[in-house]
Amino acid sequence: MGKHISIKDLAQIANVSHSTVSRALRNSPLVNAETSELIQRLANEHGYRPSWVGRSLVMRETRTIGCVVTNISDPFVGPVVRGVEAVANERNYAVFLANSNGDPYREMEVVRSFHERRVDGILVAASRVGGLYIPELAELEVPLVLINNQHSGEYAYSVSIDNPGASRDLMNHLLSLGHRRIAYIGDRGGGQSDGERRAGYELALKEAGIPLDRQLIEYGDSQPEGGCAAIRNLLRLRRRPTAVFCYNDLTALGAYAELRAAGLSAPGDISITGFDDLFFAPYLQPPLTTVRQPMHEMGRSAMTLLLELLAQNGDGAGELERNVKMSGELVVRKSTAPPGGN
Amino acid sequence: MGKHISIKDLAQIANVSHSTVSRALRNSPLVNAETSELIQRLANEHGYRPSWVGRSLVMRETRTIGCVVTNISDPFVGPVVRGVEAVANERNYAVFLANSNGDPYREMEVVRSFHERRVDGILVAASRVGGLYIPELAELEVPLVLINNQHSGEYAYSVSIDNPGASRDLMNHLLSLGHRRIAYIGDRGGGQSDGERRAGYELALKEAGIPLDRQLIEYGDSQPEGGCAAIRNLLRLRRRPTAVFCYNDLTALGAYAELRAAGLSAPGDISITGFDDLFFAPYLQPPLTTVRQPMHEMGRSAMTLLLELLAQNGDGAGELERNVKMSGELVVRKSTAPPGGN
DNA sequence: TTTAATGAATGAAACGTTAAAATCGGTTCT
DNA sequence: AGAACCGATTTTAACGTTTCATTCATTAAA
Repeated sequence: MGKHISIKDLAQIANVSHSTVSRALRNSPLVNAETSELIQRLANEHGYRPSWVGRSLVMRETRTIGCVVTNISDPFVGPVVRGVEAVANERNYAVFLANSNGDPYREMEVVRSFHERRVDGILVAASRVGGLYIPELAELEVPLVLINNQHSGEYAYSVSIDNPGASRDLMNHLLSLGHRRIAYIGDRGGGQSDGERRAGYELALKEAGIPLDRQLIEYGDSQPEGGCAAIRNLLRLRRRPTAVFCYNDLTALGAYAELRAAGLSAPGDISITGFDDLFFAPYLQPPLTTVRQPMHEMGRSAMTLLLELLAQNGDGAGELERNVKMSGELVVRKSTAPPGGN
Repeated sequence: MGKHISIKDLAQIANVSHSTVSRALRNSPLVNAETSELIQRLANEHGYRPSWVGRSLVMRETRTIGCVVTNISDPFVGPVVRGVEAVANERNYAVFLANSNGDPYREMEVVRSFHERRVDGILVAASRVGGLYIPELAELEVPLVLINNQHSGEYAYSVSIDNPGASRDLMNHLLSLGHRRIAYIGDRGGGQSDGERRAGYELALKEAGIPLDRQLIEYGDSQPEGGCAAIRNLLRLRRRPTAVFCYNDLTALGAYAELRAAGLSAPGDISITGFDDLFFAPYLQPPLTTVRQPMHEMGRSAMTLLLELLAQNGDGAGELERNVKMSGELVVRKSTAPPGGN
């Protein structure tokens, strides 16, 4: 902020009061047509741009929202934020972005910083905030929407994917191919998504009458690295799994590499599935069978929900859907095949 | 923005004037220790958070910067923004993020919107702004740093990668392996990076005494799709290239897939190189030889440069490096080998 | 002619903050 | 006794807006 021309400067130039300028610029009918035109022309000539900081103070809204993500360089997060930004932009909201790096403490710091900036609303992707922070969040009185929140809880609005359903679809696909020894590689970082996906995995096994084998459950870190390490353990088993359900595509990416390193390949030796359908999934060798998450759409929905929350402001009884569930779509590619198909 | 407790409310509660509160909160020595303590306690109890919008107005700085990117879901962009945000955060700046979608008009719209928000500085990644907008940018008087700007020009500060150098390193690697028919798949979207990489390609050929073969130059869109289409053309050639220099890793990703579709593989039939060293490069089959761009570091540098610009504010003659060049690092993996090595 | 109503513009207050200037009772110096 | 200074605080103004209340001509109605 430096030298910007203000409404008062314009007023002086046009020889009217600053309130007349204010009205003229917003096309108020309370100002004479000619005067209005003159002022508008002057404003253009001098490159006047209204200051949102001045405006915010009196209007009591900043037309700004804050968006907290774990890590913007995560290929899952990018598209979500893009969806958020798209809607925000359509409605003339500006978006503050901050990374929490998966640290709940940092996450709250960011939220506090957004609060100081007086954002109109806050969006949190993959929130780690546990019960600890809920009281503080509540007293903030800022509309809050969680995207794929990692702790279930009814204290806020949320948009998330139907993990149990998608998980079951994936398992049914594997089971119908004839797999009986199916492993699960989860995300150590935990969170709700892992819990739900694993629950779906276990439920599907149960329904198929297959006893749960503890040895077939490994944990990674939702990054390729973790996938490598996890599948390495699985390959050491005397009775190897014939299929591996990976927590997400990144885990699967690591699994792919490790599989090759062991001289094996998918789906011939082992079927592999991912979750997310990140951009690279169709280009892998073999193209990855996975569950498509409508990431962009999730971002859009979350922002739309937030806007609705903003609109119904004090009116309270708007009756908005508190927990929007979106469904994932099973995308069958070439990384899954009947067992022993080599 | 709704019901927030203000400095005046606190003043009333503590029975002092609002300016005393203001001072107390900033630990000014001009206020009595006990009073100060009392006020701080009260502030905490009531969850007081200073308003940056009020503060900005009088301080004439918002401690906010705007960051324009082409597309936040691009895996190259994420890490850059992450670097930006990391530094911003360390210094207590908040970051506005917006996507330009590669549209120069939209890019200027975003810049204007940032200007209305009175950001202290602006960062633009992969800027498309041509000569058309320079005058407007200049009169904005907001410090501006470009990251990998697509049009050369001296009107602003910039941080970018040493494309010619990296390009040459890559070519020398290929040449030293014995390749003589090397193709180039560029980025149709053009821009400076493509120009520089291609120039490096041509120069290396020239230095090696290899005549340029027009047929070996194809263009994609910097996405996997484009890589597919481009390499398809190359594979149709009666005399195929023995190596392909792809504009970036995404292009190489597409090339990989198409190569396999044709029943060929790298590096046996054709060596493939990428550029960027995106997260998936080491996990591909074969692991991709590429040039590592220090994306995170570029983001950090750009933000640091912007902060320096902000610090020297009016003082003018600070003599800062206007165009920071960072060098890429050749990362040799398994996608390159001597020709005919199959 | 006085009173009302209308159109167009101005003045003032408010939003939350900082900071310069002013106040004020109490020393201390000269 | 008066000036000068002290620490602690208050008053006031400013930042860029919006908006409510006011003013001031004109014109229309009584």
